Amino acid sequence: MITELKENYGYLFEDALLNEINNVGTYKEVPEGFQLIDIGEYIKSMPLLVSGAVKILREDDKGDELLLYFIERGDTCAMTLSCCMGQKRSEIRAVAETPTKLIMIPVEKMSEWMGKYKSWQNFILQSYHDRMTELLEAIDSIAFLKMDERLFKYLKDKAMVNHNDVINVTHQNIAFDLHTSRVVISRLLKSLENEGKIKLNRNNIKILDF
Amino acid sequence: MITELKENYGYLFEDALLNEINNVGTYKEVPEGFQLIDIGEYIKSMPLLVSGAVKILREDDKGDELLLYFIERGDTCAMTLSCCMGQKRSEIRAVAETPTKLIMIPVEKMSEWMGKYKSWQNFILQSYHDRMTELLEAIDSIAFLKMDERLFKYLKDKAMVNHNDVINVTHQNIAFDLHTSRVVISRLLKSLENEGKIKLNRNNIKILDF
DNA sequence: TTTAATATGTAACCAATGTTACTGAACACC
DNA sequence: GGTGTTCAGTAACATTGGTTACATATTAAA
Repeated sequence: MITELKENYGYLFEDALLNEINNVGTYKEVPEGFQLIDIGEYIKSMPLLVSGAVKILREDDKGDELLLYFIERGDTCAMTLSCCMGQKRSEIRAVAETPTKLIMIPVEKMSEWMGKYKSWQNFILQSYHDRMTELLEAIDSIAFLKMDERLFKYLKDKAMVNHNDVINVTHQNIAFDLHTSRVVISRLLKSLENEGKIKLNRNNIKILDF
Repeated sequence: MITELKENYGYLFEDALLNEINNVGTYKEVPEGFQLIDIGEYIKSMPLLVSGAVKILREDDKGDELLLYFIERGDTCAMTLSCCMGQKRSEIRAVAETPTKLIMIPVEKMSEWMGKYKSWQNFILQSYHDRMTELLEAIDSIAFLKMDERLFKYLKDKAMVNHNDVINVTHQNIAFDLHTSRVVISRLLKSLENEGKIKLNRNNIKILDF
């Protein structure tokens, strides 16, 4: 584990902290689609992403979802942070977007290290800031963009975290992430294709115009 | 200042910290409508709310606004926190919703106290968590509610922070906060009135059904 | 009091999105 | 190869919200 740790967090944390993480953290690999955290759950450990990507979702009262943002390597989930602290339940769902490697830290350590390591403190505050910024970006998309713009942005974001300009997804699953219906997505995808921005195939979409 | 300070933050902070705040903080009273922070600004001090309420707004690329949430006494602005830290520009606008009293803390102190006072550290983390929760609530409203539901929720929230079931506002200003048009608001307000939920008057609206 | 500015009401129309229903194509499994 | 299932395309229609235009009411200013 120490190798992955140094590679991804070595520039952030001092050696003493890296060693502590190595001692108390558990290394975990999960497949695409694996649900890491569910809404309403108490959190017992916080994840440090080593590789892959995780998508963070919100749910409405009918159980329909909405994608908030993706987190990638070098990130942690700030939602988890606050859940840990106050023994609160998770407000969001976290699902592996790609096969993902992570290090799980027991929550007690989180606050212990806050006082002990300045670099940990900075990391946590920086994470909060980053997640806040991403929530604002999510709000911008939802409140200010039309569905066709949101869709194209979604496709580009998804291509980005998958490091691939061909994304494997069905129209129905896009509809779930964007909290709309499959028919709407099919319609808008077709018009994006007609504009020459994407190429549609069964179960995959190629982005042409970045 | 020390009186207001103890009254509002005495249960949170130890005496040593209260004294430091008293020494380096500046007490400030601002009228309704006063703009405390603008988008793109660098932040030189962070506000602790003593009384009143502040509304936090986001702006689209056409310059139209969207209300994110209100903050009240005992709160601080977590956006400010992150702006301070990284010397980043503000992502939001903060405007006094009512006449407001606040204590301004120079930003250097913020991170100094993070290491020095555990209670300050907890306060900052708790603030981040609260603001995050409020952003999620904003997303819920925007993404999951129809405009008439958003409007009624807005009216109730506004009545709440003003401690008054009669709110003084024009249809146009509601439209600005909800990022829609005056005509839409007038239409929906009229139907809320017909449902017996509110009573409309020129420049003010009375909430009947809480 | 007259005039101007602001606030609200409302109709008519348009655009965006959501819904229902049905189609055929592609694929998976037997 | 046949059959059932999943996925995508599309038409027709409903609903919500946005836009334009204009009328009237209230308040402020001259």
